[in-house]
Parts: sequence; structure tokens; C-alpha cells
Amino acid sequence: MDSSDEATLHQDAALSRTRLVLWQKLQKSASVIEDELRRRLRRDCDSTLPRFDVMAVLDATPDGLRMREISDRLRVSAGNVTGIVDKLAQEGLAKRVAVPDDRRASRVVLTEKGQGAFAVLARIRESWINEMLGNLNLDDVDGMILRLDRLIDALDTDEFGALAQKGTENGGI
Amino acid sequence: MDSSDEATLHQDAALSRTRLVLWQKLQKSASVIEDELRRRLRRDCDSTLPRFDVMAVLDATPDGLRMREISDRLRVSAGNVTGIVDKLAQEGLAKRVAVPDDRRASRVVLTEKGQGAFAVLARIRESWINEMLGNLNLDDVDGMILRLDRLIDALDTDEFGALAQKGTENGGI
DNA sequence: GGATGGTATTTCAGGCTTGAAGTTTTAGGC
DNA sequence: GCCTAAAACTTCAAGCCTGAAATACCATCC
Repeated sequence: MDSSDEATLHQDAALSRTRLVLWQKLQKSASVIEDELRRRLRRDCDSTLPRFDVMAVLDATPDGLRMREISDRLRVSAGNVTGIVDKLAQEGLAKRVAVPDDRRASRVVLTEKGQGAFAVLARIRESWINEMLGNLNLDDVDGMILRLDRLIDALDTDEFGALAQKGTENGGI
Repeated sequence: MDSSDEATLHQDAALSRTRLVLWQKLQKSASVIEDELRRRLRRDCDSTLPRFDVMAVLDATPDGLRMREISDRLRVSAGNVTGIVDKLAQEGLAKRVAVPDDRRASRVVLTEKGQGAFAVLARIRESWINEMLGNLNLDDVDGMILRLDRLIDALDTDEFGALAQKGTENGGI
């Protein structure tokens, strides 16, 4: 660490400030898009984002997941997952299956109805995202994915968010 | 619109899929960082993210803002802002000021105490962000800001999020 | 084989957010 | 000057989420 002369200190400060600006823009884009998805999911699909998210991680794992695995991948509390799965089960979209060797746990799997419903939702969601990100071309998208991968790597490695390493495949709408 | 031959259709589909992947990574980074900020703000500063956000938009506008302007910039409901400002006022960090020509409205301004508290919080927050985005160099940061600006532009222009054009300066932690 | 500690899940109280009234006030047409 | 529509704000019920118990169960160490 030899950032000991003035020029370097100034560069550090400028970079820090620019990173902050980046965070503000990252945060704004994500929340505008997420709010819009939430709204459309309610309005057009009579569903919710948390329910979609749970269905997404289940759909990605045909053998089903334990409650704890779901809450780890989505980074929400275990109690929250209980409620969401309860509702999915009530609607016949998911069901709990006993785990042979562990009577504490249960696996959650999508029913056929749940798989069908999710397939429809997933297609609609992709078209929404494609619309909202419509003015980013392939270069833009690749460039951002490259950087976000590095960022996510660091976030997973550092203490924070360390529980969610595996949740990238289908974890968020 | 002449994406009528197979090759182009295939490219469109691939781009759509890649945009979806980008969204998932965007969403994950933003939520990991935001959750961590929320946690640290509680743990280390005895504050909350919504309160910080309100103070941020107020600090950026020394003349103060109306309730409605705050809720527009932060994209939260008016009722929510009422509650947050109530709490800030209780703690002496902000106060409501009557608007001369409109007895329905009130301007909200930070008190001196509020300005001081925000200055401290803002510095800490910048260091946190600088830490969390630490493995992105200046090229990365600039590259992402460039693209996010275009994205935010499109999001503001389209119907969704149209209320929040001006909230980019200091609007989100 | 019983105690001890840890794991999987649920329950629940408390806080945050929204959306839908409700109140007061302003603005515009007539 | 009224009357209607709309705006600014507040209140409130309902839903979501968290974190902290509580419950039930597994596993390990003596």
C-alpha cells in the first residue's frame, strides 16, 4: 500500500466518488425495473415477485429444494419462505415432499400445474425485460455482464452475501 | 421492422436471453449491496435506508422540498414519506416549513443538526460503497456508468418510472 | 444410550410500504 | 362569487419481510 503521494490520494478520492455515482445509477435502474416487474406481475398475471422468484429457483432444480436452500438462494428469511410456499401450495403450484432420512426437513417441488404456470410467466417476464433493456445492444450487455460478474464475485467472496453464491442461475426475476 | 429472416430472428432471441441474464446480475448485485447498506446503517449508525434517502434528497436541495417532491424523487408513496418525515422531525433532523401561497403544502428542510448528521452518514456510506465496489477500476466504472445512463434514459422516457427523472443526483444511497 | 449442541422449520410480533379513502385547500369555468 | 375538479397531505388497513423465539429432530461425544 503505497498510495502515499498527493497525486495518488487524489486519484483514490476521485475513484471513490465515481464508484458512488455508479452505485446510485445501479440502484436506480434496478429499482425502477423491479418496481415495474412487480406492478406488471400483479396487474397482468395475478401473481407477485416473491412468488415468481420461489417458482424460478424450484423450476431450476427439478428434484426440489429444501426450505433453507430456497431462503439462501433468494436471500430472504426462512420465515418468509414458509409463507410463500404455503400460498403456492394452497394454489396447487408447489408441494412439500418428505425427506426420507430427515424428518425435520421437507423438499419443495413444483407441481405440473406449477411448472406450466411458471413457463408462461417466465416467457412473459423475458419479453418485459427485453423491452425495458431494449436500448442496450449486444456489446453493452456483454460489457456490463463482464463487470457485474467481477462485482458479484467480490461480493460473494467478502463477508456480505456469502450465503448466496449459487443463486445466480435463476434467482431473481 | 424487417427482422424477417431466420438469422435475424435467432439473433433477436439470443439478445433477449442475454438481456435477461444481465437483468439477473444487475438485480443480484443491487440487492446484495442494498441489503448490506441497510444492515450497516442499522448496526453502526442507528439509522435506516429510507431515512437516509430522504435526508439525501433534502441535503441536495437547501431550499427544501415538498412532500410530493420527495415521494416523486424516491419513488415511494406519499403516505410513506409522511411517516419518515414525522420521525426525522421528532429527532430534530428535519422540519416542516409553511409554504406562503399554498396552505395545503409544506416544505421540508434539514435542520442544522440534520445537515451535520447527514454529512457524517454520507461520508461513511461513500467509504462502504468504495469498499464494496473495490474490485472495479476506473475503466469498469466509467463503462458501466455510460451504459446505465442510457438505460436510465430509456426507463425515464418510457411510461414506467416517468416520475423520477430528477432523482438521480443524490436520490439513492 | 443419554446429554449436548446444532439444524430445519414454523410462529409471531414489530416495522416498512402501498393503495385507498378522507380532509383541507387551490384553481378554473360559468 | 359559486361549484366542480384537482392537488397536497394525512390516516389507515392490509400485506410483506425480518429477527427472535419456539418446536422438533439429528448427530456426536463421552
